[in-house]
Amino acid sequence: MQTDTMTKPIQKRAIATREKLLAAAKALIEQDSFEHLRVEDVVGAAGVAKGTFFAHFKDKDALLEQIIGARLAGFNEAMAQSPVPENIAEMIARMRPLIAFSTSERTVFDVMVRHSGAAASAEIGPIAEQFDAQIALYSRWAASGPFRKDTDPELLGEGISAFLIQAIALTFCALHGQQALEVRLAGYLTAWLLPQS
Amino acid sequence: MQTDTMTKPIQKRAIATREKLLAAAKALIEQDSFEHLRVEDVVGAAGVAKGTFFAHFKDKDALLEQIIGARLAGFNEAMAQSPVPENIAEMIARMRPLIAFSTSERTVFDVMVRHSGAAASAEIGPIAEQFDAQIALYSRWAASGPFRKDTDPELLGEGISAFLIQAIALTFCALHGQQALEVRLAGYLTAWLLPQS
DNA sequence: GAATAAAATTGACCGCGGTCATTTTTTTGT
DNA sequence: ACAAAAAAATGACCGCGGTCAATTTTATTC
Repeated sequence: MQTDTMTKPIQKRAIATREKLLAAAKALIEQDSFEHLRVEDVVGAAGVAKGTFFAHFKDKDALLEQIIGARLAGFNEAMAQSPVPENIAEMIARMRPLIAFSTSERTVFDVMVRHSGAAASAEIGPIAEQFDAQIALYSRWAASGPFRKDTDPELLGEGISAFLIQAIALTFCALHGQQALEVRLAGYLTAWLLPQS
Repeated sequence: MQTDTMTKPIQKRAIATREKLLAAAKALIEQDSFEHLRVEDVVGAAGVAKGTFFAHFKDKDALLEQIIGARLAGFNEAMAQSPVPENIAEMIARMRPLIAFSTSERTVFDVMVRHSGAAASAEIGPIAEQFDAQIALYSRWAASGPFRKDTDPELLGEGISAFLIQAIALTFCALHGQQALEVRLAGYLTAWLLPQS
């Protein structure tokens, strides 16, 4: 029928509008929070009609996915550029910004888990993409350093991700704070990554 | 001020209404699905006004939490009564009904993760309660059988839970089916529970 | 058993996400 | 340069979760 790149012509006006919506949303989130973000406020700040929003984003979640995915990409890049951790404490130190963001708001974490698995192979979302990138990075970390060598690094990477999510999820339990999170995560990763004694 | 049991008198009419709401909701879910459940349909089937619903349940999620929590309790009981698994294949076989339910609908899984961490220690919800019970059960499983002895069983139990959630989450990725889930979970649990070779 | 207080129920109403037929703007063909 | 087609934007409208002042039912007191 048609090639991939010519499926639908897009006018520059449209991408400008999309940028306005994203910028307005980011500003509102910075002023207040993800939780209190309203589509009506976004379109108001962007100076467009409500219907326009949904011509650019399938739903409100799709907007949040873009914004949160971009943030995750930033953390991933920083982690990828910092030196490979030589022990578990260093590993957790590298993750600290990511953890801080993930625990900053319940809404953020909810959106993240909701989109962590890809919807489909062809149409993989930005958050799922960053989760994949994270696992690849963790796999590289696990493959070097003083960690166990009896298991496929890819599998170890997936495990690190699973434990990170588990530790974060328990944070939203009123009892456990950020301090407890790192201690807990250290316990998981020690048992998961270190050779058995 | 007052004892725990006398904080507020409850009439039997009220608990009857609550039962009607729960029964109506369960029937509607059985006929259709969790996803399509509407509060208006529930109150219609129960023969009460909309406001009554929210006098009995904080929000729609609270109703789902009750129903899903009860289902989880059933699975937990069955698992607790069946013999302790002697290897990972048996362990996964024990989990099969729980897995089937958790993957039956996206909505079910979403509600589960959303409530898996307790909201507060005093006011622990039914789903969080069942997660705790599950982890306790997994800990007992991990403590016996051919599994690693170098790590606190409680920690191993938490890990089993984390891997189960991770495996289920990846199921909702279009590519991976139920078959792939069990294979994936077996890989996680082998690396997590077995002594390193 | 009438009066009073408390508990339970009611339904009109609101907030907000999402839809869609219609209108406005841009591109394309000749 | 004009007309026809495609793309983008519009805003009235809907669905559904959730609220609350008002009403009805039940328990209590004399």
